[in-house]
Amino acid sequence: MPELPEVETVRLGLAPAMEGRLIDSLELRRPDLRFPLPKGLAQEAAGRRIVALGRRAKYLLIDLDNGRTIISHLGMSGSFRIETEKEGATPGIFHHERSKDERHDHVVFHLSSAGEKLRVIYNDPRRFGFMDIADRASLDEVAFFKDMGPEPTGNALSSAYLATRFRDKTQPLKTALLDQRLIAGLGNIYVCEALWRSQLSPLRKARTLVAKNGRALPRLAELEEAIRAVISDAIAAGGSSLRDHIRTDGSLGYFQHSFSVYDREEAPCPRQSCTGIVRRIVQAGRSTFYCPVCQK
DNA sequence: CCTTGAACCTGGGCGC
DNA sequence: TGCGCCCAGGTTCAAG
Repeated sequence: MPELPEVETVRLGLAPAMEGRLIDSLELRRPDLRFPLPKGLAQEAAGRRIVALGRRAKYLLIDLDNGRTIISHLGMSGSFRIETEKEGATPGIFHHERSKDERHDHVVFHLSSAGEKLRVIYNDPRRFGFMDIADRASLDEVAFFKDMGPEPTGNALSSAYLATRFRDKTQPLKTALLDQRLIAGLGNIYVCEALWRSQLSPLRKARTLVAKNGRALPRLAELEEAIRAVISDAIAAGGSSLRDHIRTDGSLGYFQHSFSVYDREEAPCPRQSCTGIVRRIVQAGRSTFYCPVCQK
């Protein structure tokens, strides 16, 4: 479920296992994910120390001690899990539950710290994910990030900013908000949820939230607040579910969330005293869930 | 520029 | 038990 909040939760879960550790080796079990893995990635990572884990939108950033950063995107089905050496067991035997299909373990970070070894494994059945490596100092110029919009919870997102971007847009709100060049990190679920929270129809044209003089209308300010709230609530929920998930199977990337409209076709609208029924429509090839009664 | 649709992959769920 | 079909959290490219 990797939209921004899920990637942030993955980052928080991986940080204690990865930060400060030495990469003994990076094992690439196939030459490509969605794209070919960069030539020399394994050689470049081996022997480096991980200094920090970061995130930009839905991208996980693994900072190495040589000024390089491994860029990892989980696509639709990517996840990480951590395997530790079992206490008192034969060295080299790693404890984990075999809940993931190991055919799809594509990249393995072999890590160590003070003799203690562990593995961080990237699993991705659909292989829509990808990895790359770039200079940390010029990350903003790499193709992935070059035209990317602001983070949905950061200071750069404001109703004034959205007004400038929505002003001439005839696109429906749903597709506009999925555009990573406008806001980076929203995906199908949280766009549906933010529109429901702000009682805006996903079909409404983006420019109808901007006044003739180019200023944000009040409803655009409400949308901006809803986006912020939906994302920060989801990050908080991910953080609270993290402990349980690590304890059960060591995997990071999929979490239980409950949504107001997403994947709730035919359910009653959860808004107090709203009589609507959640509908599913298709916009730009993606499912949109919304309440036709309270979202206008 | 704008928009939609297909493509990339595998797996799960459902109807028959 | 199996087969065929539809669907899925993202991104990118081609075509209209």
